[in-house]
Amino acid sequence: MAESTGESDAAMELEVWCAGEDWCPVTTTSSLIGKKWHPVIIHRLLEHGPSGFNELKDDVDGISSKVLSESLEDLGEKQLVRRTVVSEKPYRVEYSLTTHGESLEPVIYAMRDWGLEHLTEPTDENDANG
Amino acid sequence: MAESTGESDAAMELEVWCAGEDWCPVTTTSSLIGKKWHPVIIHRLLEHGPSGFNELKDDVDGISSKVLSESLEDLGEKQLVRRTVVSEKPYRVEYSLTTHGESLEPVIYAMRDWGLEHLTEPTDENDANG
DNA sequence: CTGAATCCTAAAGGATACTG
DNA sequence: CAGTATCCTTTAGGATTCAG
Repeated sequence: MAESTGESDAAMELEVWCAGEDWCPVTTTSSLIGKKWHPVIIHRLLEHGPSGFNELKDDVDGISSKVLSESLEDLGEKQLVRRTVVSEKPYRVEYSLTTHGESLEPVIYAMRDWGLEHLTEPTDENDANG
Repeated sequence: MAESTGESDAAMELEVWCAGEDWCPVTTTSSLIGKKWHPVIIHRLLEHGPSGFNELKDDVDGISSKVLSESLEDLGEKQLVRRTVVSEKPYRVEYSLTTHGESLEPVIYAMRDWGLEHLTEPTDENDANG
């Protein structure tokens, strides 16, 4: 517990992975954020700032607590998200982006912008296919 | 066969998905390209232009033919990649980005740039933790 | 060359219930 | 509020083989 209290995230090296021999920044970046919920979680933390667990769960519509918990743990290991206990009684926790996490802003916003430009929001009126 | 010859990809709507009620461009974008190999494949097609199957397989270091084949099929269904038979004898195929696929350039390059800036290429010399 | 078929394992994700 | 634990299903991914 209290695994986050001592880190200086800005200076830490991130874990990297790459298939094969060639080092590839695209591959490694996508190995960090290429999970189903990671981009959304980061996006919500970018938009709403530090959030509690259920607050985040509410923002990330559709995620289960188990998956959110695992995702946050993974993002924590990758040093993109920090967990802080802000109050013991009542027990309150805050998730926020590390410096590395914040630096993903251009990536996340590029995804958002692309989505806004190229994807059409499905509407109830046009889901009938005729 | 020749399933690609009639499409006008620029005008087509892309399939979208979003968990829960809220429409979210980040979620849907990541549902399109948030597979392990999709960003790399798109990146290679951006960099090298139209490529044959094995050419691409060679560029995407570490991928198996099965996974590459499935990824390309998926990217094709999502209308990001186009498949063209350029020669019947000898049999030659070319994969290239559709207009939608090309439009992902900012996203892919954002990922690449982030990787270049924030990830350190692992070297054989420094893997000892001293 | 292009890629489909098969088999297999590991990982991701979801529903639900329960705990401090 | 903030999660864990359990169970289960689906999917992704990898190795290998085979075929047009």
